[in-house]
Amino acid sequence: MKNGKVTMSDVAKRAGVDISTVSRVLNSSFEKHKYSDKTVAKVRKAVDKLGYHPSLVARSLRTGKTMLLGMVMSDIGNPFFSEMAFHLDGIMGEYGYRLIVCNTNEDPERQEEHIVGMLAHGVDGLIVSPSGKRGLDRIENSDVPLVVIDRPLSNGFSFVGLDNVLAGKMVAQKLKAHNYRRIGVVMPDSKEDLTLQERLDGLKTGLKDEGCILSWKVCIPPTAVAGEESHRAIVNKLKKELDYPDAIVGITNVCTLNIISSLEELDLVWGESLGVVGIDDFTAASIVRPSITVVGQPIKRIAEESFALLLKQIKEDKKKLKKETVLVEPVWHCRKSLPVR
Amino acid sequence: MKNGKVTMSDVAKRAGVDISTVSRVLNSSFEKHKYSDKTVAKVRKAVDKLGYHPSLVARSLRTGKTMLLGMVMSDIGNPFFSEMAFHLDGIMGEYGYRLIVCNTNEDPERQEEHIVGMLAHGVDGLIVSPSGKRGLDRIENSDVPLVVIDRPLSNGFSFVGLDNVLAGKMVAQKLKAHNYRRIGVVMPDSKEDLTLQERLDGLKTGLKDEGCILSWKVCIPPTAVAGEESHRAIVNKLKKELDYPDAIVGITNVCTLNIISSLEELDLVWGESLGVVGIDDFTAASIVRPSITVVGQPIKRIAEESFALLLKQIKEDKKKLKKETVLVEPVWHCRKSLPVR
DNA sequence: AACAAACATACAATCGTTTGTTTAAGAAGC
DNA sequence: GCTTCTTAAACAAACGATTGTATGTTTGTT
Repeated sequence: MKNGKVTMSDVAKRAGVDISTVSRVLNSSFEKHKYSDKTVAKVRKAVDKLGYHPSLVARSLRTGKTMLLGMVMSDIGNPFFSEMAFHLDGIMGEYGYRLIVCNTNEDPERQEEHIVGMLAHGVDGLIVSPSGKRGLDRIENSDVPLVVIDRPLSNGFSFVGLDNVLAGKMVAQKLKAHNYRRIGVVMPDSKEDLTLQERLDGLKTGLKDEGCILSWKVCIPPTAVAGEESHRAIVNKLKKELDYPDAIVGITNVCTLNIISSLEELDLVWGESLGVVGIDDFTAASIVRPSITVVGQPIKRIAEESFALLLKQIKEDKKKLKKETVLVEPVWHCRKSLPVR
Repeated sequence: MKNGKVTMSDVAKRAGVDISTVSRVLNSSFEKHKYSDKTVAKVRKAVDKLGYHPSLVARSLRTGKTMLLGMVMSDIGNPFFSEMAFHLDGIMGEYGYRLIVCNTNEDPERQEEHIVGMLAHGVDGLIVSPSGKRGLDRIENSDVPLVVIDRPLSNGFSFVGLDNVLAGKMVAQKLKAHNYRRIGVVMPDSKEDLTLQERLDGLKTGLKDEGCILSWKVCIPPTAVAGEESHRAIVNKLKKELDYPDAIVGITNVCTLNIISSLEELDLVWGESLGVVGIDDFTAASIVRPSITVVGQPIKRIAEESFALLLKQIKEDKKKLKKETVLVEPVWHCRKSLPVR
């Protein structure tokens, strides 16, 4: 009561009842314990008068549930993740959960630290977009539910993410439909990230099915941001080619970004002399002129599915539930860079 | 021990010492209590063997500190806020604090709900970018430290944000320095937001001091996104003017965005036929061609100052500390839209 | 050898809830 | 009128840590 904090026993005292009575009235747990209307009223009044709010810390200690869900993300600055956080916050709020976030900045060590920290804080579940495997085992050993997003891990954690093979295929189909035949592709040079391979595989088989030709492929450094070196590689490739392809595909948003800055340098206007299409959306895509057509991730759905998986694990309690993988369908953002020819 | 959770008393049991011994060894609180090396070693070993991590929930209950800091933001999708979260997460992490975020989506009701929720969760401090005043009084009544960011509130909360008058002045000075004389300005039509008035005032006095002329002013609807109506207003204004101004100033990023889409429609190339400069940075500014010169907010500094203020309040405990206002200096992002003429 | 001072550790209360188990009345049955 | 149910409310034990105080051992001093 002093120090600004009103506790349950203050309420009990003022209402002239026992603290357990207050608790049960407030939680409406009347199954085994009925209370007279008079008592209930007394309690309610005392609560209002004192402006009582239960301490979630104490409740958590007693119940073992904190109603906190943790999100460990690899790059909080990336719009994909902030949008993800936006949707998650909205959805889980309806269920009374609150979101704790942290940012690993792609650093596996920080990832582990953060995971340990979140577990110590007693989160009821974790959503992780992993930068490597470090720390994930900690979650597995605890029995805190976990859903991995964005990048699948070879270990069998529950996962929600894009159907990358399908994304590649969709690009191939769209290219064909819009009458592009000779296709160039730019992709990051990373063996580890199977996501990329899947996209490429989908694209390749798709192109073959559609009777298109993969004219060339350029690999660029697997950095998170567009860079001079990548840029150079693409320009060189284009200069060396005798004739340009009909269209260029960016396997990731960074690739696509590099493509457009290269074309700018060569004074080629995408959407006119040649088409450009990317996998994964990015802010600039709708801003540059002409705007860039991409297949993107349905972020809201990913958020919904992740939360649903998490909630199921929380409710069914044990992680005896077998791990589930949810692949979501990519969505087209049709803009100006891939007109019908 | 069962149920996967290892508690302090498990450690004590295994080490054959009292639980208080474990606590003090782990917290290195040796001022009043010295322990033999042997005991310390025993404890450490037991901790390692069992993989013990203290329950922050229990600790919070006992100590009254959760080591959680809450950030209530008006729009998590806005890069300003996600960058803010990024820096905050980084800084406070070094001090052992963890970040809880929530998103009000500019809805005062959700703001109040979230504030109540965060207080119930026992956060040690709050950083709020307010959408109205609702709920702020709750914080004031509790004795949880509060720092308001982004938009100052007439109530005297501690505040960190941009020096808007200075921002206006800086724009005026730059315009003069680059030889622009006749200036048009676009600003949102909102009486409430004093931020905007300050910017305009700074600009006006600055222009006067520099001997420039405020040629015209257009007010657009105060929406959060660029829109058709705003766009139209600007186009009309420009068409009606007999001769164009030397440069146009966007008072907010949304204004600037509207300016460039209007100019696009009129087939005017900014940075050539006329200059464009904005207050507040935005993603597109560096992406459109020519890129847009703006004075922006030093987000990292805002994060640092907010945390510093919060920490000071937390340490000096009482909110008896008088409220402080920190105005940070805007920073130039000089790009291509305002070349020297 | 006696006595205090310093050291090493244990005991026990507490933080604010939830929740299983009593207790104290009234009401009902005979 | 006495036992037996209900019903309404109180009692008390957790949850897992921190921390003030008490206790039992050494060590040092004379």
